[in-house]
Amino acid sequence: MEEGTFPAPGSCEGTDDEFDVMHWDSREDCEVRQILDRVADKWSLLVIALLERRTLRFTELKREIDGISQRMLTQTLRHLERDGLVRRTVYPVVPPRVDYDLTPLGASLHSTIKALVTWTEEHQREIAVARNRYDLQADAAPVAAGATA
Amino acid sequence: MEEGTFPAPGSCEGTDDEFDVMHWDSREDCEVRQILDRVADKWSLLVIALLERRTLRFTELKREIDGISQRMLTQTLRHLERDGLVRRTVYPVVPPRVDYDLTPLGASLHSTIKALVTWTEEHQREIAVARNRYDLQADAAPVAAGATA
DNA sequence: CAGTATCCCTAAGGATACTG
DNA sequence: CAGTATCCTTAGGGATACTG
Repeated sequence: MEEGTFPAPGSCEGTDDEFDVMHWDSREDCEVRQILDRVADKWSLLVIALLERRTLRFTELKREIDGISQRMLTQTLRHLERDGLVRRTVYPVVPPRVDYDLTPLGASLHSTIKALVTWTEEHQREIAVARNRYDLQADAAPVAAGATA
Repeated sequence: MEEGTFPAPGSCEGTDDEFDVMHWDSREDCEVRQILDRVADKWSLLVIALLERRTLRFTELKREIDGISQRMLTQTLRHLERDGLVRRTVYPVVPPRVDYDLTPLGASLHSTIKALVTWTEEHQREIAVARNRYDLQADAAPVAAGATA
């Protein structure tokens, strides 16, 4: 086991609700920031997305997620399990069988993540266009850019 | 400039829409995966959140986001600008002034990101509880866990 | 099958110094 | 002020080998 998990919780929940959102940005060690990082993690996103409505075994997840190593998959699953987002069920059979599925908490996160994915899918064209424009003008204009008023 | 930006675009947009979502997970070099990574990035999240409804200057952003280095802030802003999410406005004044704000595209992403942040805020208690439970039982049970049916 | 343990290497990213 | 350039450390994460 490696696992360097935070010894200092550093709570910053009930600071003040003057700003409905936007207060979570200051404290670096803030718990919300930390959870956000975990949840917005590359592999976590994929795992949660895949576990919607279907239970998957370790190998199935590994097969589905192109490019993930078993090391990262294990680590990601452990994190998600620890956070109560994913349930791990071990069957004590002779060829080991372990099932993974979303907890209600994980399922509630899923819709949010799906929204993010959907946004990305819907706007990938625009982003591609923006990138092309940016790259071209950056290439063409080594000096003088922006509001040349 | 460092910037290692992908020479191979690797499109995977119009593959098939049998699965409304859930097809974006396989191709590792998929553009959606790449955009998702950028958008779900730790610092990007914070920058976009902060730029809601207010225009900020470089130093203001740096001050607001605790723990970010100028290197990372610059890099993040450049990426977001390139993706068409953030607009950068340079005023050719003697003490340089550069303003950052969201483009319409960036603004459209903001609501999605806000949803993610809100989810995190709303469920941080549950996650904390889950973590405690996990840590305690993992500590207490070095052997035999899960469905001991 | 479902992991754990090790090794190892790349790249993310902080600190610092310099510039238009 | 708003960066850029350089250095350097750390840790994220792949590859491989071993185990219950």
